[in-house]
Amino acid sequence: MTTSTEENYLKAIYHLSTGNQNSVLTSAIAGSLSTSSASVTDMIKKLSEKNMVEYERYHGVKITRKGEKVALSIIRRHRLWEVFLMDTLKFKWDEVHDLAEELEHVSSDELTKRLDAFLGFPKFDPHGDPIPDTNGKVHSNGQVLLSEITKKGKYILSGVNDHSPSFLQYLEKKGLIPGSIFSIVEMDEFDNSMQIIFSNKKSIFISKEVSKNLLVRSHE
Amino acid sequence: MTTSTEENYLKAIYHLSTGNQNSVLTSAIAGSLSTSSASVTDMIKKLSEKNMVEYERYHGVKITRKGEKVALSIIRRHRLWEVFLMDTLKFKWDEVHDLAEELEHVSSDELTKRLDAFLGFPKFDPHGDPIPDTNGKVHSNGQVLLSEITKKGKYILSGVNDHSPSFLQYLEKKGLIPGSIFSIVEMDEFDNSMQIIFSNKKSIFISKEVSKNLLVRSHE
DNA sequence: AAAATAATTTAGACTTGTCTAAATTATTTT
DNA sequence: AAAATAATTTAGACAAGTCTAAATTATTTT
Repeated sequence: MTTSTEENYLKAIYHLSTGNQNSVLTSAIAGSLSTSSASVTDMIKKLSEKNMVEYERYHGVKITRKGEKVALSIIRRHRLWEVFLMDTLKFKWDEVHDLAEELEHVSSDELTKRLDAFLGFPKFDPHGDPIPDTNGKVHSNGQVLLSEITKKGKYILSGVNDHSPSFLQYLEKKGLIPGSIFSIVEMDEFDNSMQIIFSNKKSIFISKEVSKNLLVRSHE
Repeated sequence: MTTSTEENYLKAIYHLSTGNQNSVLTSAIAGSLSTSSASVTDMIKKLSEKNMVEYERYHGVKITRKGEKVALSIIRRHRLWEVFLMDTLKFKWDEVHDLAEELEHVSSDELTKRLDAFLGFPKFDPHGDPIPDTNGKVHSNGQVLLSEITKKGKYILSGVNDHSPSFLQYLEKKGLIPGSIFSIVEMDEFDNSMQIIFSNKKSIFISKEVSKNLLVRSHE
């Protein structure tokens, strides 16, 4: 039905869509998938014929409900496999993404269903991201990018947007793991960096580059 | 390094090699993979360049030690996933083959290693076939094709050569599952069929078509 | 041992997904 | 609002893996 490549394009378009409801630009998809714009244009035409995206030449694409459902089912599989790899096989949180990237394309709804049951119907993956349900519903848990926050206060780290091992290893070294609770001490207007403090009084600086990849929820 | 397609060819060649140490013919590979002989010739050239097989035009191929190692590592993964699917996710024995066929190509030795440990280092898959170890050694357990047996006596079903759901369902209906113990009552010289009897006195007929797909070990 | 048949390989083409370079369309600058 | 720049698409090509039809080599029959 859909090839692995198509699935990867749909995932990328879906991720680039959330937040901004504008069209997703060819160059953004190319950047996200480390491929050329020409290749993206070709694939978009194909996805458009399958009614997975709405395409207007020179003006990017919008994912359709049909395409979104495919993307969400792949994301569901991806996150369930991540839970399996960490909880069951004891991988570290920076090792699971790449493996899940392969496992997510094994096409069997029955497998996904049984994996879900075996894992105890988890609602979040090891990075704190919500696992879409069978119907493609994401139980949004009020998470916001840390970079978008304007009010000082107490927050909990609920997810990340960059799943690369290097970023995750950096976070872990700084003491930031899913569930970490911290307060914002200071926000710098100039470079958008911020200083946060953990309950153990340890305090760290966070640059804009980092905070725009951290998802948080208000705590208390 | 090796593509999924190459891996499937190597698996097929390996399986066709065991038993007869002659060359494997193009048409046999084509039959086994449901593809054309022309495609097989093309792929064989490629595998030959990678030193995975020794190829002599018009005379078939022999798998090299290098190619065999790849095949065995894929077979190892396949059988470990089958154990996982049956033991952990409670799939039935006729449902696991096709899924394992996809999962086996997820390329991570670390994943295989951890899966093996999680499953408790199983030595046989749910169909009774031995799981090759990390070094590509198969712990041959003295299993022989039932069709090759000439002595009456007591045997245990240790594996199957046809993993299709229809064949497995047929066996199950007849009462033949891995570990089944039975005695050969009679062997017909004419059509090579045989009659076997279980410990519960139930007796069934087995045609040559079936017995050449059953692996057994002598019992007691 | 030549003729007939069967198996294998080659030739040429198709599909999917990719690329670079050139052409086209949008956007920004002045 | 025309010129410069940036983004996107088209054109043409390539690699992997596949196919059918034709040509070649082996094997079997008589």
